[in-house]
Amino acid sequence: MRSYDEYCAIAKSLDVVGDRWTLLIVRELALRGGCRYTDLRNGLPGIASNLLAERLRELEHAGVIAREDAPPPIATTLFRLTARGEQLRPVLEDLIRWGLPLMTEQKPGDAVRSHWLVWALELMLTDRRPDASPVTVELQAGDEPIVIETRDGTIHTRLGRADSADATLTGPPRPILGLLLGLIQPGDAKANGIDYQGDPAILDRIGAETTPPPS
Amino acid sequence: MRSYDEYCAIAKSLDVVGDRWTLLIVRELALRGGCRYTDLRNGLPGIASNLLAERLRELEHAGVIAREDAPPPIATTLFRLTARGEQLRPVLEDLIRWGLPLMTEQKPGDAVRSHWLVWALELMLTDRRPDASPVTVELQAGDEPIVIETRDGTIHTRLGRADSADATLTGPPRPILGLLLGLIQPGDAKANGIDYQGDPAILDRIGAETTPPPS
DNA sequence: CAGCATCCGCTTTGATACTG
DNA sequence: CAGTATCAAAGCGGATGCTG
Repeated sequence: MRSYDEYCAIAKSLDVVGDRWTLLIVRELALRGGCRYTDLRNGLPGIASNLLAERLRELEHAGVIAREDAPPPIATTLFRLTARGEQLRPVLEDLIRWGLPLMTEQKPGDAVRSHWLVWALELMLTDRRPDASPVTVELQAGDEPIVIETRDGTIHTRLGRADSADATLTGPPRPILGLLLGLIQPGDAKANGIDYQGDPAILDRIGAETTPPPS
Repeated sequence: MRSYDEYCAIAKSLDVVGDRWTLLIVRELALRGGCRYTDLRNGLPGIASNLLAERLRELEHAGVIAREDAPPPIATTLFRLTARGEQLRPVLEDLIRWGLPLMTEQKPGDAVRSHWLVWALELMLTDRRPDASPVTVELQAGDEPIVIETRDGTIHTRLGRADSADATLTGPPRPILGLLLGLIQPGDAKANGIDYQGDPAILDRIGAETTPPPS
């Protein structure tokens, strides 16, 4: 990107991460840890190969990411956030919070990756009964299953399957998010294509921290 | 900007504010409140006129800003952040924090506006002796004077002049910032073109919250 | 003067194909 | 797997002109 040529901290930041695709590359590395070129490509549907290569070069030069030769049995290059790159997490978290109300619209062509939803769910959900015994919910909403767990009264989310889920939600991502956010009533869940297995009371316990305004 | 077409809160946010210049327009409105087209133009040196008009249209359509007809004696249009736009402040604050270490380099062609520095100073400075009587420092560093004041143990900054400053710093922006951040020793201030009037002990009292790593 | 719209050359991006 | 190469299309920057 061409520099803004301003002596301003915001402009200087955007000189580094303001390019198209750049923050989404940081997102991928923040969510998934070390990634191969191919992993990044899969997590950034639509990016041109030359652009990905160029952005990675620029980010490395700026000290945001580092290249790393994986240990012998793997024999590939891994891209990883540096300490400086990790410090971009607050920016990404604020963008998630700001973007959540926009998740009520899902365009037909929108790509879906479960790992994009994991961070958002952890930021927005809260355990309304922190002293009760922990619960586990499994979501089947994207390309991979997601687990929501309560631990010490706080919510933790991760990709993967649960050993024993207290509830399982299966369906398209948008209604599932709407149900968890309280925008869809549990009674309307089935009408929105959601299959619910388990104790319905869990939905009351795990809910949105602050109900987002209806746009 | 072309949509990323991803069902991801970060991508949805960037679909709205990821365009070139867009976040800097929000910065101007966040820092200065209601602005005329001409004010925005002055605060965004280098932006093409058609781009500013186009971005303003997009931001209005996205509900981030609103147009407002100023009261009769002024007879002009004011652009203002909506409540939704105000919620972008955390994003801008994180970008300021992340970009601060980059302020150690000031390219020769970099434009300087005092109001860009005001927010950064408020975020990074702290009053190390909150119980002592309040102090006022005036900076003559950019196109407008800046006032730094302690109030109830917290730092407040604003554009303007102080009625009675306990100290006044005059000089180029970068060394002044370096002095306040502790990257330049008070003894080296004069060698960096800084003129200091007042009690030098104030520099010990008002300092950087966390010393940024030397790049 | 404030608030744009138009035109044009240049740069960046997107889509695809190809390579060590 | 991890990129380069190529080229058309879109976006941007700078200048200028128009309208209330």
